[in-house]
Amino acid sequence: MSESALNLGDLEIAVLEQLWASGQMDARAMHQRVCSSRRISLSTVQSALERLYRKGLLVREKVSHAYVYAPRMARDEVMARLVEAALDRFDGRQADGLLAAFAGYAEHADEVTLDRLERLIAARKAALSERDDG
Amino acid sequence: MSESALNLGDLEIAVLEQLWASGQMDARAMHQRVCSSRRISLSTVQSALERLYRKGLLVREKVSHAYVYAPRMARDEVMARLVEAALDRFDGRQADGLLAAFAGYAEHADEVTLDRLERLIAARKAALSERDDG
DNA sequence: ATAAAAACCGATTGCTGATCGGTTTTTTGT
DNA sequence: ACAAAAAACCGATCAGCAATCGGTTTTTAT
Repeated sequence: MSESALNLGDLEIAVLEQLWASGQMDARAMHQRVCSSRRISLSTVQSALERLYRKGLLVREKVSHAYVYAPRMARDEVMARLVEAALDRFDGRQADGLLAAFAGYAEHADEVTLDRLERLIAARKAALSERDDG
Repeated sequence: MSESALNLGDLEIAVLEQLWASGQMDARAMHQRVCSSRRISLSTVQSALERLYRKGLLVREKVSHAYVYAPRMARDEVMARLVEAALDRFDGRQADGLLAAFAGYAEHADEVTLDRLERLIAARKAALSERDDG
């Protein structure tokens, strides 16, 4: 097994979004941010932060008495891991699924995105042929 | 909410894989296939099939007395939906996440996959410019 | 020392997938 | 037509996990 069985709840994602937007925060500050949209106690926010910490998605540092939490990885990387986790439960390699996902998405992709993707592919191809030659 | 909150358990995926491999099957046949790797009763398999049916992932037809189940969509499409479901819980559009997933994946992709991807992009670009011209 | 703030702990709730056995319905073979 | 077999159907349990909270302990700052 690839063991990467990542899963996130709604509150966890909301909390992550706040951290990605602001860099770092303690539980109290986080509570301020999220309690407008969710009627939630401080404890609940603490639990969510703790869960994310245990999942390896946050780092924390004790500043005076309170933990200050910060994202351990970029938003994009978490998204990528989520995709990976969703896909690697299937037999075989995940190329097909990822391709299919992109195919569906590509129907709405703009040119900038397509260009970025093309560059990504070109880079990979270059890396491949370089290894073949070397 | 995009409402597309698709989620699948392990048995459900195993069952789907069998159906994608064989096209169609009734509960008894499915039980035969999966009970080698999983020590499971017929009822359990029936439940999984029923759940997948209610989730809209299978179609079924009563052949004599038994339901014969078949996939409602291709393996790739289910994978694509899973990716979509994983990503659309985040703020904003999902371009970044999908691109990031590709970036990670592309590092291990072979040339065939890259070629397919390139064709996908070319097709999309063609569609775009055609619309611009028209 | 004392009060406030935070961590920490444990408990509850709700949802969902996996699992099963028993009951009812339907089919089929004689 | 009837009995046996097969399947659907029903409801129940269990486990894991996110969300939720209040109470207790620990730590800090005045």
